[in-house]
Amino acid sequence: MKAYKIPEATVMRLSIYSRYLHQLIDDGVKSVSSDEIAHGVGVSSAQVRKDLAYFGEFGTRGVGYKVEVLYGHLMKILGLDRRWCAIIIGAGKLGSALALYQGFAARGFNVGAILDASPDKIGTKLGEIEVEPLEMMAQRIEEKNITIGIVTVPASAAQEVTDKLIESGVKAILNFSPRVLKVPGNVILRNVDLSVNLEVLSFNLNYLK
Amino acid sequence: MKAYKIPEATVMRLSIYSRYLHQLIDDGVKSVSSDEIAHGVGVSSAQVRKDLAYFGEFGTRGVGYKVEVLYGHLMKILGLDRRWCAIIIGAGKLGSALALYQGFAARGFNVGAILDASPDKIGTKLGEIEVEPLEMMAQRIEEKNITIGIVTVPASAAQEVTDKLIESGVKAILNFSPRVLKVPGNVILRNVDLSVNLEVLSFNLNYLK
DNA sequence: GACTGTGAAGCCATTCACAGCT
DNA sequence: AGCTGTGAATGGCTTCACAGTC
Repeated sequence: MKAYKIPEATVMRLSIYSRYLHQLIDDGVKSVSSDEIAHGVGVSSAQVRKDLAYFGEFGTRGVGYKVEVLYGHLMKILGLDRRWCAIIIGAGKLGSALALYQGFAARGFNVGAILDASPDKIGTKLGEIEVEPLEMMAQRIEEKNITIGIVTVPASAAQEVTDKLIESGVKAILNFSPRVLKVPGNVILRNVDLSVNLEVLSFNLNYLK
Repeated sequence: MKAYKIPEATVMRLSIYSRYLHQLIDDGVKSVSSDEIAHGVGVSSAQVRKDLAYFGEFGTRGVGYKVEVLYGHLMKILGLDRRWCAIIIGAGKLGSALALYQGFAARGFNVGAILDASPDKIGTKLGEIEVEPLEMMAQRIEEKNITIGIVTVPASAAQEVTDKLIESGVKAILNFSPRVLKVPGNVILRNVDLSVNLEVLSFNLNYLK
C-alpha cells in the first residue's frame, strides 16, 4: 500500500471488480485484460488500471492479469481476507431482511447480534440468531468483537442508537435510516438512503424528459 | 430550470435538504439560512447555495430562505409534486421489506405491483398488495402507468428481469442485486449495492488503521 | 450587519496517450 | 504486437471570497 488517499469511487469499483473476478474464477477463466474487466463492469480500461495502480502492479505488460492472483490482491486490499462481525440495530422489515441476507456471509461478514426496542420482537428468531433488547448492545459488541453497526431503526431513534453504538466501541456505521447522522471523525460512516435513491430517479425522470 | 447538466451529488443533497426542511416545518420554523441548513445536514453553506443556484434564486439576501417556499421549490425540482408508481420484482426478504416500507409512500412513491417467479410466494399478501407471477409484468406496467422498476432478485436473474422491465416500458431502474446491469442510454439506472457498501467500510477499517 | 448569489480559484477524479515490458 | 503502468491533460465539483441586496 503506497498511496495516501484513495478515492471512495475507486474503493467501490474495486469491490465490483472483485465480484466480477469471482465470476470469472467460477467460469474457469485464468487470465483477463483491463479491457475485459472494463467491459464486464461498465467502466473504461484506463479507469481499471488507474484504480489498481493505487495499490501496486498486479499485471504483466503485454499479457494481462492472472484472475486468481488479482482476485486475491483485491480481497486483501478490501480487508476481506478476514471475517468482520456486525450488529444490526432494528429488527423491522429491513433489519430482518439484512440479517437473513446470504450475500453478506459469502463475503466474510457475520451478523453477531440483532437488537430491537420493541418487546414483541424480542425473542423472535431470525435464522440462527434471536432478537435481543437494546440493553445487550455493549455486552454483545464487547464479547463478539463487533466493529460494524448497521442502523435500521426509524429516523427518530437513529442518532441515539448511533451514539450508543460508538460508545460501545463500534468503529464503522452503515446507516439505513433517513437521517443525517453525526459521528466523531474516527468513526467511519456510510449512508444507504433508499428515499434519496428513489428521489434521484424521480428527479431524472422529471428533468430529462 | 436553466442549467444543462446537474451533478448527481447535487441532486442527492437536494433530496436531503428537502427532508431537513420538512423537519423544520414540523418544528414550526419559518425562516432558515444556508448556514443552518449546512449544519443540519453536514455540508458547507457555500455548497448549499451553489446547489440551489442551479435552479434559481430562492432566498433573500441578508435574510435567508422561507422554509415552506424553499421546500416547495425543492419538491417540485425533485419531481415530488406528483406521485410515481413503481413495480418490485422479487418478493424475497428485501423486496418484501421495500414493499412494506412506509417511507416511500410518504414521499410520493406507490408500489403498484410486486412480482416473483416462485409459485409459493405468488398469492401471498404484502400489506395491501398480492404477489403476482412475472408474467403479469407488462400488463401491470401498462395499466398502472408504472415508470420505475425495483430489482430485488438474485444476481443470476437480474439482467433478465431488467431487460423485460425495459421492454415493458419502465423508464428507470433501482437495482438492489449485486450485478452490474446493462441498460440502454435512455433508461435511468441506480444501484444500491449492499455488499459494496459493507466492503467500503471493511476497506476503511482495514486501511486507515 | 447579515446573508444570498456567483465568478474565480483550487482540488480531485477521469481520460488520454504513450513509454515500457513481455 | 499486445497490454500494462503512468505522467500529462482534461473535465467537473467544491471552496473561496466578495459583490449585491435587504
